[in-house]
Amino acid sequence: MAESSTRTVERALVLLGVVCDAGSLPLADAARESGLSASTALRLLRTLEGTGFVRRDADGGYRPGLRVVQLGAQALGHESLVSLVSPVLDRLVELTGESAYLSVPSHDGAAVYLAMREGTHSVRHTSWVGRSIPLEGTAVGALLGGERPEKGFVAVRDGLQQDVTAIAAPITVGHGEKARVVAVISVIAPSYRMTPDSVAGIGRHVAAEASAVLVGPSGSPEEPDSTRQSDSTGQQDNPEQPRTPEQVRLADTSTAVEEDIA
Amino acid sequence: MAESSTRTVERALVLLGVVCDAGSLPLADAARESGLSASTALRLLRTLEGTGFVRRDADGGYRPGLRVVQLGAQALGHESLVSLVSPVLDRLVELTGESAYLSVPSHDGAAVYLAMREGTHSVRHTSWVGRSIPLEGTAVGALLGGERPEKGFVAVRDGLQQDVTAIAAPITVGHGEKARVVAVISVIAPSYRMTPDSVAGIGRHVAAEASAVLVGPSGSPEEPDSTRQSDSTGQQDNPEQPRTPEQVRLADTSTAVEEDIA
DNA sequence: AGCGTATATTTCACTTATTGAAACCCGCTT
DNA sequence: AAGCGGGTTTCAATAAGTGAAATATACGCT
Repeated sequence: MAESSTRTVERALVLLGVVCDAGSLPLADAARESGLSASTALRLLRTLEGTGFVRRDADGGYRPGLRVVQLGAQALGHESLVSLVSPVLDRLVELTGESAYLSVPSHDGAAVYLAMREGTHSVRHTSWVGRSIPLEGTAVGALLGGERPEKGFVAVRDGLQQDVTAIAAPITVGHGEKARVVAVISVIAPSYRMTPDSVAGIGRHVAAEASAVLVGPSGSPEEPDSTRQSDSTGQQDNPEQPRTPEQVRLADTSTAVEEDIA
Repeated sequence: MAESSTRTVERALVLLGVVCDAGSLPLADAARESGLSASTALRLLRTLEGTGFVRRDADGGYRPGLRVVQLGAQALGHESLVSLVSPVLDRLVELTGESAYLSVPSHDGAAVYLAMREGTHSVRHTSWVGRSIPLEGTAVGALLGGERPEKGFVAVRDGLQQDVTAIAAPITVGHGEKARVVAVISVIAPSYRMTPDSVAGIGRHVAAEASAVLVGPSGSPEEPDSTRQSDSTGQQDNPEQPRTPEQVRLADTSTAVEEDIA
């Protein structure tokens, strides 16, 4: 009851994770890293291959398949928080010039960036959607851990990363004692640019934006999920994009010609 | 031997696909759509849940988990084609004002958008990364099916979608008869804007860009270099083992580009 | 309320399907 | 040649997954 685990599936998923982490690796490594016998790993990788979750390259190595990309993009498209927060991130970048992120708690006790906008300064912080970040010693972690800062935001200088300052505020659902932090919005900037004043200024903006996300223009808070079926204009970005400034395109419903069909 | 399938794993993956497609659905629907008994579906969904591949929302429905987003982003990051083609897509958008896409064949006999750039016209075509597109009646499909157009590009008006014209060119590897199409670059625009002349003009550009991708401006494929500011370090992704400091991403372009799925 | 339907969850006997050691088959290096 | 390391196949043991049925729960409907 408590633990209904299908060993086979679990193993296959671990294997998938290993392959995605590595980008490409031979069977032997995959088996070793996931603690499986070669024959078992081979069998599982083959079924993963048959379903498009992994594929093989010329050297025989295993690499992530397209199905992974596909499902990832779909999943991100269904994250309504992303579309809710997109304009907020845009605004923060505009106001501060620094990079802005949306993160949510992950299942393994860490957090994951779900959306991001790059800052406009030529020296700016850069990360990518899907990146996972620890909770210890980070502004995001503090908030997800339940911290409820006086002024509505937390600033951490040189926490996870040297020379980088993170300023974060929680998106909460519920009121009073029962409030729960469902996500965190943060602005991350090079520390050398952050004076106490600028931190305070950015903090005010972040806190204000974060607290307004679920309230909406009219006032009453709404549940964050509200997964509308249909095909919201999904978006997905490329984690590494040296040249192009804007990475995540937001759901621009304005006058785009259309989409759907499958 | 020929088909080594791990039924359990296959079922779980189907289930994962169903959940990602739906965005959110109750157990009963998931079971029905994947042709499983309720108890089996429940068991499998639970293990998917335990590993973060799905999660449950307040209504008890199942929805894609963060692990999916995470792996998807990672996988996309390892796709060297994406980084090679990114500047090309930028250029096409700049030249034509229309949306530009990179697609590759998928394992199930369709194609998937791996990257895209939105056009600049206020009325423009919009799709998303991860979207899968059929081969029949599409420009992309024709090229992946082996068609080798005279002028280097294929244009299809009102194919998959009404009022939309697609202009596509193949990225091939190998020469002469042994050339294989590994990906397709396409520009997609509202048909009303497409005169024979503009189609020809865009086609020329697309064909030129596509044929140059794997050749590179100076002969060998080069990566747009990684002048990423700050770090983005602190790769504390998983409490597992030391991971590569700066993610190798772009390192494997030359060899990795050589193949696609099976 | 009372009834009916539909879903969520648990149990459990039946085996089927997964497992890993060992054997085998490469291509390499010593 | 012999040795070595990775990939692949075989195969018997048995661990592990399966689904029907029972139970619990939740939601309309008259």
